[in-house]
Amino acid sequence: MKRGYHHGNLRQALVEAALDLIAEQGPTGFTLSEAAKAADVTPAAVYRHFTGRDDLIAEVARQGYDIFAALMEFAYNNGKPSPLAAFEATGRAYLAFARKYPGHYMAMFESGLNLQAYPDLAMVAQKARDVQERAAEHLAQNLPGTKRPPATMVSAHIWALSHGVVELFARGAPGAKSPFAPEDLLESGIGIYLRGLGLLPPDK
Amino acid sequence: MKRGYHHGNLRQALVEAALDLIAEQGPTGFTLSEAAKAADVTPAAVYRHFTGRDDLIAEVARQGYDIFAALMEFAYNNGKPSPLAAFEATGRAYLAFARKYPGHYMAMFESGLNLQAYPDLAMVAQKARDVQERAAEHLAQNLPGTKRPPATMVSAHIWALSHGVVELFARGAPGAKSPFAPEDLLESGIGIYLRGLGLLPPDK
DNA sequence: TGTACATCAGTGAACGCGCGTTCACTGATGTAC
DNA sequence: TGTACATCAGTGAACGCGCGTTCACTGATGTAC
Repeated sequence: MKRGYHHGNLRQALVEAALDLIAEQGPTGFTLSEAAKAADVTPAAVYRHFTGRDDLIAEVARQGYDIFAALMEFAYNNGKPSPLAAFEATGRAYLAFARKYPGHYMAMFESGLNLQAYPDLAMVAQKARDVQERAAEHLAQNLPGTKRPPATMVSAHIWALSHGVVELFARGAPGAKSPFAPEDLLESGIGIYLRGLGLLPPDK
Repeated sequence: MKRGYHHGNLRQALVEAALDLIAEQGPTGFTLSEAAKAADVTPAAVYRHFTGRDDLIAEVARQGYDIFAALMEFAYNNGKPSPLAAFEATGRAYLAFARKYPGHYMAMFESGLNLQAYPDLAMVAQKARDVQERAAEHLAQNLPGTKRPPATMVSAHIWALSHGVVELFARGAPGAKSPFAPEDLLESGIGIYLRGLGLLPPDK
């Protein structure tokens, strides 16, 4: 691939190089120098587009949250065809996102970067979370008031389960081999959970 | 604190220094040099007791798995007073361990070290996992055969939920503030899940 | 009890390395006239 | 259309730093006689 003195779209090229590196070596193994090299550019050139290493990672995470929020929104599909189906879809979307965008996922959840330090990042992260909370809210309305847990709690449960499945079973993780596919594990786990909420027939 | 030319118990002192550092800065932020310094010793001295940096982290993880397995065993308490109570106790034990031994926990689950490369480590890790699987097995016997999910699956669900709660809500994690205490989140999540399995009264 | 000696835990200096970041610069691009 | 010039993206050399690891060494300890 040829190019002249000017790159054309170095900023995005660096983001994509970072994505590959993060997916391969984790967010802490990622180095600015390697990203520059992968983009066929001097390390110093990075500073024309980012204030430094952390800023580059933050941009990766930002793009990740954007995609994630859109995916969740799409999965939720305004609660169609049913609140239950829509909610289940958001759970699946979480895992699908982690699978399809490992670099983004790791930058978002495993880079340890401080969300408070990047206000715009915190905002778009919140946006993604809101979708699932809305789905849980919608779902909870089907429950009799007396045994209705708060929607934020339901959302947190599903989020935690999804995240746990990803970290433990959808990676080359801590020898955590399991005889089940992560997708099946999550699907069945959510199923049992929803039955516990009284949203699915108790026997099946 | 005085000491002569010989330290006395440098090996364990290094492990404990590593624990503190890992708890503070994460397993990737941990450096051999800092651990040596914290133990009041030259970096080179470390090589009298460990083959290198990774070996030191592995030892930390090993001790962690030992404690973890013992804690799970204690929580399980041979299925007393009831399989259900014992199972719930293992779930709580997971979170309690993560809280009380953050350095160990991080070395075990967030250091990215390859379990295959340390066979003894893989063994003790498996031992810890076995306890929870046994608890799930014991529990599953109370279920009618037709709707009984495999014990390994139940165990995986609970493990994933616990791990997710720890990572997302029991750390200074990704801005993941939640209005619920991690302990409550896990407790209620497991409760709903067990109800879904038909092991708790459907309404309560 | 005293001396010689083997053992080995810890020293200190050195190494090569890749990192993030800075700086004065150069050369391509696009705009004004 | 052609020339002068401002802009600014990317260069290349250099920096200081801390890292993991090695090596020949030194000095404390414990054992044999």
